[in-house]
Amino acid sequence: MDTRERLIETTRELLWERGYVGTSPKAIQQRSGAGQGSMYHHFHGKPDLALAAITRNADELRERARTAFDGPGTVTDRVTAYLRRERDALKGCPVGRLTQDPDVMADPDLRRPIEETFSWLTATLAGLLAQGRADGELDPALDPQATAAALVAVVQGAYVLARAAGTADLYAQAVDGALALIRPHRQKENH
Amino acid sequence: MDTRERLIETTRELLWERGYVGTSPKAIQQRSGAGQGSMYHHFHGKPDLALAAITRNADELRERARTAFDGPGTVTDRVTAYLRRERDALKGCPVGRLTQDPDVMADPDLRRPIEETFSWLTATLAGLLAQGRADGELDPALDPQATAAALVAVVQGAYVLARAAGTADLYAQAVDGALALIRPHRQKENH
DNA sequence: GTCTATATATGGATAGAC
DNA sequence: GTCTATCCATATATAGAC
Repeated sequence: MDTRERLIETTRELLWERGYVGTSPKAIQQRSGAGQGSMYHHFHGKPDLALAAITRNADELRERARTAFDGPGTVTDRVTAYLRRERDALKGCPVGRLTQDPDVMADPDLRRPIEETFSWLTATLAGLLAQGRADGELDPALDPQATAAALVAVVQGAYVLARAAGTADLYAQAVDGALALIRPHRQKENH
Repeated sequence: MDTRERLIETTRELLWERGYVGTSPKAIQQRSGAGQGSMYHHFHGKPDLALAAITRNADELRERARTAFDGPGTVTDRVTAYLRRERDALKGCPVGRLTQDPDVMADPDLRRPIEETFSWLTATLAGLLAQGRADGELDPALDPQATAAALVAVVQGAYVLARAAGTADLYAQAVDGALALIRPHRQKENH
């Protein structure tokens, strides 16, 4: 891996662990093993490097979500796969955590990938839920857009609960609680 | 309001807006109008002052949640009141946002109020849901603890969606999506 | 209690040699 | 492409006068 690549990967990690405000150029240089001069040769400065790292984090999140959404099984199966996907619950979401970062939100360039990620995510999930409803698998009264927003929110919030409690169990609990609510309620159906 | 009080209130605001890592003693002094010497007279340093501010944020959150939970109406009404309570969705949760702050999570004293707030919140909400289930108002199959975790997570995640999108509408959408899922499904009941 | 002076380290970057 | 030197502002205090 060349220096430029190492700088991006290191910045991805540090943004995930400490956010943008909490990540200094010096910390990036030390962890990546790149010198001061190298960093400023490859990137114009902290925002420029951060943009590369954020974009990559966003792309990867999208790719992994797509894998779950396009997986096998019913709509419920695929939504379940997405919510239960292997996650490092205590580390939080590398994209979602940046919404708390004042300097990221204040910079339109840095902010754009975050905004696009969540709008793509809810829209895609809404499409999937609409399909499940059309197939008769899900409650006909279910609002795909609002439910998708609720499910994406549950994932983001589940990270918060897990971090607050210091255990990944809370992530699983919140997600399972949500899944139980959308799963077909067999005991209530008329048969 | 005396100087000490102004320091705490100003720190509350800044922690909410910029987090712990993003808040400097100098910024606190300038916004509160207190001098360097005053701040270090009243508090031992940034962590000490932050602890006072975080504790107060946590106490206030708890108080407001209690008001909604103890309000009038059915369990569903009270949960709805809690989720829809007047909130500045774009500012986020003053307590939840601190879970993203590495220096807060690394300090057991600063972290404790966050942890206690969320454990109290989910436990209290779980109690309320259990009561609704016992009263026959909610689905008997509903798991109070997991559902409570899911609902608290929805609130935290709804802030993330709202901030990512730049509009409070997303908060309302996520919360409404969740409420629709727990509300009694009349069209499915056998009458 | 509040003010000013002072101190060390870090943040974030530029300049120019190699 | 990488390294070292240098730069100014800020972060986070402590000391001591008033």
